[in-house]
Amino acid sequence: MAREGASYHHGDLRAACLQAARELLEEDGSAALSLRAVARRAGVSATAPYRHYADRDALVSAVAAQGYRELAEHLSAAHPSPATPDDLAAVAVAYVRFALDHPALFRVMFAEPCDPNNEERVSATIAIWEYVRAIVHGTFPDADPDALSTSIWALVHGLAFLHLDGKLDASSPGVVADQVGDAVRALFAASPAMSRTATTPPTPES
Amino acid sequence: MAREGASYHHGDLRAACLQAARELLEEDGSAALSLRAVARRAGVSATAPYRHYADRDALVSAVAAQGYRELAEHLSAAHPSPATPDDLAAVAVAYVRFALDHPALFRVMFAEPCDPNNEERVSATIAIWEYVRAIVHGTFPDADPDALSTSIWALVHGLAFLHLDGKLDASSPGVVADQVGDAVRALFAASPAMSRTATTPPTPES
DNA sequence: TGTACATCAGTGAACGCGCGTTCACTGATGTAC
DNA sequence: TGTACATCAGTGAACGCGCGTTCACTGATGTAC
Repeated sequence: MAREGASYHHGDLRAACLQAARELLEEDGSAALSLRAVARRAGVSATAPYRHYADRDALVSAVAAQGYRELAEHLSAAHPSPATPDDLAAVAVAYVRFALDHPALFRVMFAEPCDPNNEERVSATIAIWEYVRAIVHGTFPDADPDALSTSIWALVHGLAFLHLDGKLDASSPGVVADQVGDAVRALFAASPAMSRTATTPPTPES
Repeated sequence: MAREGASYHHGDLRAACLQAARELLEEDGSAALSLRAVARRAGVSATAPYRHYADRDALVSAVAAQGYRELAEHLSAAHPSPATPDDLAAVAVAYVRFALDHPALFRVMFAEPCDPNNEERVSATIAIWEYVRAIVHGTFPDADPDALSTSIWALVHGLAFLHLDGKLDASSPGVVADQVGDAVRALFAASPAMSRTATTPPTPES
């Protein structure tokens, strides 16, 4: 067992619980996360986690917060500093990929009724939002950053969930990447219009 | 008690369970739906529902399927036959409104790992998808209906979830409607491009 | 119309389960002198 | 360096809970003659 940063008996049970929770989520995404299962997986008595987490909710929030941080890293890895619509599309694809690669974690992050007061969780969410806003603004400096960020985040988030729920074809990474890329690029094609006060959509009469 | 279509003892326990489940979801969205709680609410013994549902999963699927049908009705009500981008935007707003008005039901419909083999559930999902596709095609006959439908559904679905999770300002119906309307209209502004084989997004150099 | 029977919706006791959480404890680690 | 003590991470028994599901049953409803 790694002993880096070991403190008392276990070494670092706080981190070990997080790790165990993650493993359980990766293995059986359909089961709810239970404190006892996490303790069992960490090789520790059922009550040991209470030394590090006030209750089950605190553990779940910590898992979610870690998920947000990893998602942020994953997006950065897809493109360190997006500057073109294609760069942004790559980041969008990475977002959906993350959801499909960690479906149970993603559900914990977004689909569970959450404790809105958990600081770690809230700040991790805000960080993601700021990040999206920043790269959108960097790519489309003339657009209203809030409006465009909202649209792109929602679009990508929706694609992630619909793929996750089997409502769209997610049979291969390539198919998913194409769908996401197309949808995002279509949205960007309209982005300059978002900086104007009145949007006049073309009305194709058939 | 209504007696329409009454069969044996209870009258129509199948429907009463559905009704009870719905009430529980509206009252406490954070708790998981349990068969026993549904039976209790329906005023019937814990095992009575087994006469009408094979197991808990069957009940949950039935609830989800009913949700899909109600969502479809709600969308139709927002605009019976959308023909312009603004009409479509109104339908989009109705979608998000439905999610916010029935958060727990919406989560059961979309955010729970679901049984992909439940026929009622699957066909209700397909019906929604066909509906979206049809109204999109009716409004934008020149666009690729699959691509545009996917984008709009994802965008709207994402907006619904982000609002539901408190990631966007959902403080008043008006604010939500504006956000949704703006995002959707922005997407539509680009829609004719989707029928072309190659999309060349404008690249604003700052 | 009246009786005998079959059907089957709903009952209630019981099962075994895993859960979150409490509590008094034990024993390893760290600290003061 | 060695001993005495304080700290506190982890233990294990115990609690009460609600859950899904089974089973043999009962009793109301519907049907055949």
